[in-house]
Amino acid sequence: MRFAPNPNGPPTLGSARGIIVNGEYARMYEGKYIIRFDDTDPRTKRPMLEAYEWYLQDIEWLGYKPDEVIYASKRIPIYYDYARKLIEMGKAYTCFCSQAEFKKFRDSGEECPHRNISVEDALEVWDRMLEGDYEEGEVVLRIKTDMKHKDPAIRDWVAFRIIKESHPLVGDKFVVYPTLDFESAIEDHLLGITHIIRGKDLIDSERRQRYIYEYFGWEYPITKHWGRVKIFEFGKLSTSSIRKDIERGKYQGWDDPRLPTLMAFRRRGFEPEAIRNFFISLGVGENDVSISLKNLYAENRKIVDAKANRYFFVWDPVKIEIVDLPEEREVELPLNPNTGGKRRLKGERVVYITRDDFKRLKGKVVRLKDFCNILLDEKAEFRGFELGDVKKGKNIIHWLPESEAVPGKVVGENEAEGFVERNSVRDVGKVVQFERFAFCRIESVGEKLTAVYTHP
RNA sequence: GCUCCGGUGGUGUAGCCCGGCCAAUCAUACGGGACUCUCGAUCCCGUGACCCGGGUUCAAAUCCCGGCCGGAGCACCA
Repeated sequence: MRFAPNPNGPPTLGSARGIIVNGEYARMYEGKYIIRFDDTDPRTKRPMLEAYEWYLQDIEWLGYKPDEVIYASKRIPIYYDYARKLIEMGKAYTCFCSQAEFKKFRDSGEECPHRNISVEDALEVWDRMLEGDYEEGEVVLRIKTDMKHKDPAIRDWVAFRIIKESHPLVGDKFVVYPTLDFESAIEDHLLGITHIIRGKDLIDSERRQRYIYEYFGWEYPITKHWGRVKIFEFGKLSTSSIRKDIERGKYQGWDDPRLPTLMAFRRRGFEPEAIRNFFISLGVGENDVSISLKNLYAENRKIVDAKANRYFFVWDPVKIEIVDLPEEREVELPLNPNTGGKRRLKGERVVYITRDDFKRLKGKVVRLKDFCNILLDEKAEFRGFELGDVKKGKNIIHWLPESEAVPGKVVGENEAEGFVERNSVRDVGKVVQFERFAFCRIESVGEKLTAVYTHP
């Protein structure tokens, strides 16, 4: 199995599908798993130097260990050799048609005048191409298929073109670059790929590449194509549009928690296991799916709910004073209902609660969870330490003592600012549940604690 | 327009190849109840689907034909 991305941006949730599905099959059948960077276009889909490493990191994060990592751009001479063989076999030719000119031939099903040049002439042109004697767009190498093929998309396709632009990885070493279809056709055979699973946008690739396989007498891998995935929560986000928005300052960077990049999900504290389960449940059907992130959230919640510690986070805080509190006492609360751990808070006279609760319950008797009952107002009246009947009204709210409230904020899909419980600073880097708010990953503690919103 | 592919509850998905065991699986969502000194967690219960029309057959989600709808490709992008 293989996963073959072009590292022209950071891996996204979409990339995860390719990583996971191929990785899982390789694991299931104890096959090899190869990562191949299809980075053969230094211009239109220009690779990002950092992205190579990003892919490798995220693949590892998702739980897969590639048996091999291949960089197509470093293996271009190999493709030249096969191109030469095809020319010698009369199965490829150098073509001087412009794109528009060739389109006419393709549409009408006629052969272009260059198609039948002699092998010797084609080889000479090819060598001069490699030497850099031609300009961009002047000449390309085409694979002979069938100009009468009922699908025009298959007719004599381009295998190599001239691009005079420095490549991020290999610099100015080459001026002639293979197209994806050619590079991938050769590599899949060389690497011994037996099964290809990828998006259906590449379905025509197979039909084109089969000609090469036939000419060389190779066996084409078994293929499977999945449909498009649309995630409700993310509109049409292309790498290039995100890049622009980052430059404009709309997003902080590639790991901005609002983005569908894997680094963003990692930053939000998602479990790789959840992402894996999410894509496995999607299957490899050929129909298009549009699915909500809620499904991913549900997967993640299953894992994270059991281990996340609980803390109070009072967003949009209101300060209240329990004027007649008979005594300040330390209270014990569950840290994690599953492990039975405990945490402590000081039950004191001055506490914070969220404005929503204040407005909603003002004038009523409410329970400060695990602490005491009060008649809610800015100057609240004490109504007892025992839970009693308040339970039935379900007016149990969270709170924070003034002395243990540290300023904090949550960023990401939902943003909020207020005070967080001091106890939570020990969970930096971990996902916690802010009670009655959401799961968040505590990212940093400084003057202010910053947490990234994970999901409800 | 040409070539190809697909259409199962709100959303995904299993079943379709090799017709009957499918009054259709599982998950999620939604509704109700229980539990809990948080909850969107947990536990029960429930709602809810084979695109339409023909045909073949004792029997069709499954096979055939037509229609409708959706998608992909038709680049010197990947």
